Amino acid sequence: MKLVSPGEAAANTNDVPAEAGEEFVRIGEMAKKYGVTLRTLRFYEDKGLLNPHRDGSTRLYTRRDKARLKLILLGRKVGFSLRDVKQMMDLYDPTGTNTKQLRLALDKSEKQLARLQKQRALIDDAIGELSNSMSIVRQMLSERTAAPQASAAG
Amino acid sequence: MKLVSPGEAAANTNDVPAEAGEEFVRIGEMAKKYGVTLRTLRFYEDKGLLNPHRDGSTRLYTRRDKARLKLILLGRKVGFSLRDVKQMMDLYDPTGTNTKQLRLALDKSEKQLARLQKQRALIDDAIGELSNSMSIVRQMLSERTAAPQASAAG
DNA sequence: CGCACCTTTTACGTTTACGTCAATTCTATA
DNA sequence: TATAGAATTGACGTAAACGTAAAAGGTGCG
Repeated sequence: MKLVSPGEAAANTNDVPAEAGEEFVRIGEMAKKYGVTLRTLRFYEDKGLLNPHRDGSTRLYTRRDKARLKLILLGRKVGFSLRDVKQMMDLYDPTGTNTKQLRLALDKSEKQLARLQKQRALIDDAIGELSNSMSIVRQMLSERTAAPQASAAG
Repeated sequence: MKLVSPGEAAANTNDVPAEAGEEFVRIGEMAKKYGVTLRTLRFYEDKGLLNPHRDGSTRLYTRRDKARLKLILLGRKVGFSLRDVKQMMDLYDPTGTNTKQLRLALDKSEKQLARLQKQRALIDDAIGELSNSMSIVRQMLSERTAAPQASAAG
């Protein structure tokens, strides 16, 4: 039941990376390499963001998958949803100029940048309010620990 | 079935605020006044953050509830979870100095402030990366719209 | 041969703060 | 009295990105 497709049955035996230029890596190595969990890789695949080859039922990731994963992680870092990332990646066409893809990416990026700036403003606001409240609380605490010592027993 | 508690049966007939110093407001007015939904007020009550009086089954909010709601909204604004807000409010004792409450609030606030600052750093980082990517994409787009005009028609 | 280790699929659980019906009741007013 | 406008208590739904079993298959090694 090995179902290895004739053209790409080149996977090594099993475990340790044999030599430098590995063609395929399995999910464990892939996960370690990019600091994600197995679940995450399978999840991304389930969402159509990754499409590793298979050796039977075992996933085999290539350079292409690594490049895609890097993009996913970058997208996540800048706050895109996986859905957005997928939309952008789905427009990729290796045979064209990808103008549409780039335009979409730029459009989404501008909106995301605006969101990030708004978020930053909210956070700054929150920091201000919180600092403010904290100084008030500190004031109240210092008033409570300074005076009442006279009445009660030490 | 009016079950109005003898000491506090002072609610007006029903709708429009009669005079200036209203004692009780119903949920609709309360919601409007603070820009929240009815669902939110009921939810907060369900979570033990609010405790309005009742006229039969109708909730009646007093000055005390308004003060509590203000605190909740402030807490939410600075990023506390409702659970945190509740923990802090639960320590309030109108007969004491509330030192424990203030200390807890200060402690939680310091941690929250740290979280906010970390978030801000992450956002700044994201903004940087995103701006970076955007300029690259713009560059790619300008390259695609400048040269290829020679080969194709129109 | 058996064990440890890697991998697979399936599928429910988690988190937070409500949204969104649905069915019902109450009330004041025209 | 009919109706429109509040209000009530359920109770399921939502979003996002995975976490966490569970049960089972494959395999190189000592």
